[in-house]
Amino acid sequence: MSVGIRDVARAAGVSTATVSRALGRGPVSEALRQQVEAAVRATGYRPNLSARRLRSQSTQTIGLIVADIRNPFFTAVSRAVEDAAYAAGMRVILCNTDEDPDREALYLRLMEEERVTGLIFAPTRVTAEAMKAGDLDVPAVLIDRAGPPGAHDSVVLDNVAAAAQLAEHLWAQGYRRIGGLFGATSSTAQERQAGYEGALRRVGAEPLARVAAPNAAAAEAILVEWLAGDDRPDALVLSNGLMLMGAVRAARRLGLAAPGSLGLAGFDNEPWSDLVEPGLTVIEQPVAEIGAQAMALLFDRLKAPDQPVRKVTLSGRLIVRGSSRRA
Amino acid sequence: MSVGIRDVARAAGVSTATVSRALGRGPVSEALRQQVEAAVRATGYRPNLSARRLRSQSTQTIGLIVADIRNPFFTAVSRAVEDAAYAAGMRVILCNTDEDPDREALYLRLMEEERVTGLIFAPTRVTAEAMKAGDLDVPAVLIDRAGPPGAHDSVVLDNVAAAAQLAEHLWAQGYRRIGGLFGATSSTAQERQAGYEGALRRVGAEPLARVAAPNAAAAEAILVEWLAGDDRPDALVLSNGLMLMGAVRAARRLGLAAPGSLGLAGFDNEPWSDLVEPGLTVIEQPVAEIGAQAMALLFDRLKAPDQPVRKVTLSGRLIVRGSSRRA
DNA sequence: GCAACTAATGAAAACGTTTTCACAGATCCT
DNA sequence: AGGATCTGTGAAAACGTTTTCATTAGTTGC
Repeated sequence: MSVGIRDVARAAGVSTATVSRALGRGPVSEALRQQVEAAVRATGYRPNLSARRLRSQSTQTIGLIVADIRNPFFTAVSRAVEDAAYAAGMRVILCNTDEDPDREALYLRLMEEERVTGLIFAPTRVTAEAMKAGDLDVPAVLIDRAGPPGAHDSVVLDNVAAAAQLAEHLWAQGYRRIGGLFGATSSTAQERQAGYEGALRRVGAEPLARVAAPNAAAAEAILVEWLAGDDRPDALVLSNGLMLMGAVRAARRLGLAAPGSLGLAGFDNEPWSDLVEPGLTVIEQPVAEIGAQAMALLFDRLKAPDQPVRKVTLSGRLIVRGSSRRA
Repeated sequence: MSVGIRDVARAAGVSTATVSRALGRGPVSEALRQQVEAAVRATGYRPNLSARRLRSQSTQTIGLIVADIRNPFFTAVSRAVEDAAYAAGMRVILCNTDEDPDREALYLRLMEEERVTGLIFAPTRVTAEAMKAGDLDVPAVLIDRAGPPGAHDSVVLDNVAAAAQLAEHLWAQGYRRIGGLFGATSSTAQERQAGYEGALRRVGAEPLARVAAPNAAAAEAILVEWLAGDDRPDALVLSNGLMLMGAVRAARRLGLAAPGSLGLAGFDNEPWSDLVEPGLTVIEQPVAEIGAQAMALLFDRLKAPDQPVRKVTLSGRLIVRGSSRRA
């Protein structure tokens, strides 16, 4: 049927061991290496990776578990992870959990069965809080959302500082009733809320925070109601790119699109953030860097499994555009 | 070390064959099945998927090869593919080619080595044209871009009709010098160009088509030059979402943002398409349907390998917004 | 010149499953 | 009642590699 290493060995007049060594990095004489390579070409041999993985006990595969690849933040991070993985001769298996802890548990088990070499995981708050050191029997790096300190390597944004920066910026623009809408499922959203509240208290303002599912539709629904009420804020901090989009929609539905009528500032700079009039003021996350750093941490951990747990905190960059300007 | 099926067998007091059957779908008495399940729980056994794949000669893995997961079209399609795959107990390996034929060849070989059960592939024009029936030894479905008729199953948009619809719409709005900018690497872009040119000729207008790399930066650069010249068009058809974004940028840079000063119509409806003032007129592709149909074709092909090649053509839907309105 | 090492190679074991094969016992048909 | 057919089970082979182990030939050191 399919051509295997035995066929190559026969064609080259050597043993299977020699073929294996010639294709990998064993000690093989130059002459035989040539013969083997010729035989490989002649037979059209393709190594069977399942067999290789079984025997070598190394899958060269990394698992990537995120909430939803359609969230532009995860899209960008995953691309960076994949680039790093393929550059290192590894493959990536991607799973979407939709922020559902049950699916997280399911996929974690699947990753164990895959015997993945390493895992990159953006857990919900529920799952993250339950995670202990040595919990997973796979080396793991948490991204975007860290668990309890010391449990796992992680790479996160300085969410407190970033959210504070947004709130302070809106305050400096002259807004005085600055509301905030934050995601319900991630530790990241909690940290952003804390940063927002701290900044407002520091300037003597009252925080007005609400919580919603971290998607555009939920944010829009809540905000349409909130912004129509008497206690409506004159500016908003949004906890991620999807919720910021929901806020823009809500503002337009209520006729609050004019600059200054509702200040908006949020997270995630996207290719279209400057095209939405009058431009969205956002914290830009270093998405490529997050993915690359996660892979770097993972590789370090594989090399030195017992080194102390590391947490890499990256800073966001405030990009001021028209949505936070005051009339 | 790690617990294997032998350990489970010993704990349950049965043979490994019985454990395998109890976990799969072999004929096992209810009593033994219970014992095995208890033993699995007691030992914390996780089947080794590499071993399973090797022995069963079935990887339950599908390969997904696209240009760039950050292109929102591919993001959405890939999510649909993954949902269908995991629902069927399969895994997905994703590869980004960046429209590079060399990387396409590399990843195709990789997929063969993985012994993927099936392949979903969006090839560049170069690669697609070179593909023959029986070329790949893996069942494959081409998406977005089809190869030579009869070579492989495929699911594509009716690009000719969709592009014609855009051109006709702009004509009906009163635009008379309707330009077009199309991608250079995909058969899809060629078909869209043909549809655009056909529609214009039908109404007696002269097509003004140009070609560029299918990304926002390249489109913007070309258009800034084109729109500044004497022969500038008064409306544009753009060949995909990224190029449409480039067109919006170019128009703004040249002060052509006012409604009616430059009509714009393109492909790919995205969550923010209505937020970019005055709203982008686009052909919406049924992205989820494309992914789901591709998986359906693939499963059918796996069940009946010798059935005739099928091509599923889906229709786009014109969404008219402000960008194509005339002053 | 001979022991001791080194390098290259092949035979065979090993990786952890599923599947084949054989067999024992139960059930069925005339 | 006696073969034929089914059902559940275990022993062992098989999947296609890599790796261990032994062996040979070649080199070095004294």
